[in-house]
Amino acid sequence: MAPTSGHPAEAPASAPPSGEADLGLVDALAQLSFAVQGALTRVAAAHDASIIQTRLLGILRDRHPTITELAAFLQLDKSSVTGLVDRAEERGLVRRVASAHDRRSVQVTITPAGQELFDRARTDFEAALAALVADLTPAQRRQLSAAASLVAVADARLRGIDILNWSPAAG
Amino acid sequence: MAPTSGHPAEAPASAPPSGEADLGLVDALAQLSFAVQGALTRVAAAHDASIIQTRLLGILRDRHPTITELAAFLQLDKSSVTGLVDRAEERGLVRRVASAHDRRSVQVTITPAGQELFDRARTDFEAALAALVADLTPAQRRQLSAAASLVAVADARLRGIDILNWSPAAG
DNA sequence: CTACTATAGTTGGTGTCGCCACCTAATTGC
DNA sequence: GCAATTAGGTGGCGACACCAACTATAGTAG
Repeated sequence: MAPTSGHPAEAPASAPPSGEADLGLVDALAQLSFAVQGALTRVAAAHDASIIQTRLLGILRDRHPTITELAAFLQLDKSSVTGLVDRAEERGLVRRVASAHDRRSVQVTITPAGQELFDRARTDFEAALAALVADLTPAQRRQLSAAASLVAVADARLRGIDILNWSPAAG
Repeated sequence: MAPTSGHPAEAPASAPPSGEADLGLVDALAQLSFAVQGALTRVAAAHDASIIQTRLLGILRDRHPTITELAAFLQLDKSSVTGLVDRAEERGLVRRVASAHDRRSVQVTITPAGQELFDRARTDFEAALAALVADLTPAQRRQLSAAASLVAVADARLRGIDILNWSPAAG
């Protein structure tokens, strides 16, 4: 179930006799995140990639951040990003470009092959997540999307990043 | 951003001029899942555990599934669960109990130490996730919880598991 | 009762991912 | 200039995940 129990007890104050059962915010969010991550993992694997690799490609689609910027955004150690980019570069998905202003720095860019992989995978991501929310009403889907967006934007902001207008390398 | 782009373009048909911006369902869900997983990872790490270890403990809180059942629920290979349980057992968090009916089979149970670790961690999970959704209105939180629950329950059902009444070992 | 088949779990090998501690090269700040 | 900082990479480690193969039970056919 979760890093949280998963059973209905203890969290929700009111337990509907049947039908709509709410797991409580903590379990619901945890379970949802596992479900989404599972879907993303499966889809990525079907394209011979990992979830973190495709995430990297998605970031690079319209940005060319440095290793440090990537580490900040992904919440990873710089050395983890080095390895991540190493493996992606070996597969020809991304490239390291020397920075013009700072000779220590590197800008990571996506290659056409990386673009293609990401585009193919994204189609399947859409299908997989659409299947996940198939039981929701259109209104619920809109609410979910809106709420999730708010949370994501706020979370990114906490880490000092404006998710909606993110151009670390451009700035 | 995501295994999805993360920029506002291309997905949402209508882009609000400012304020509330929706990332689109795919990006929103993906970003949300990363945010939640990140929070869970940090909290678990603060308790010297991993997200998957605490998830295991949460499952075992009121169940005593076999390795195969755990593998089905966690969507992992059986051998992955063997390793997971091995490490947890070495730390005294869980125990393997021989099954009464099937001498091949093992039932995994949580120890008092595992219980305590989970309970301590759960308090922090709640705080971390509460912080994540702090920007939402109470109504939005209720909607998010309800929608996430629906998705989680439906997803579990797809894998043949009733998340709300799960007793694999009992059945 | 004996084979054949299927199932439960483990083992061994491999690869990815994440961390930390440490290192070099370049850049900044006095 | 020269110390302190910063960008990135190395090396070593452990946790996780997979697969293929194996052991031991269990079930099923004859």
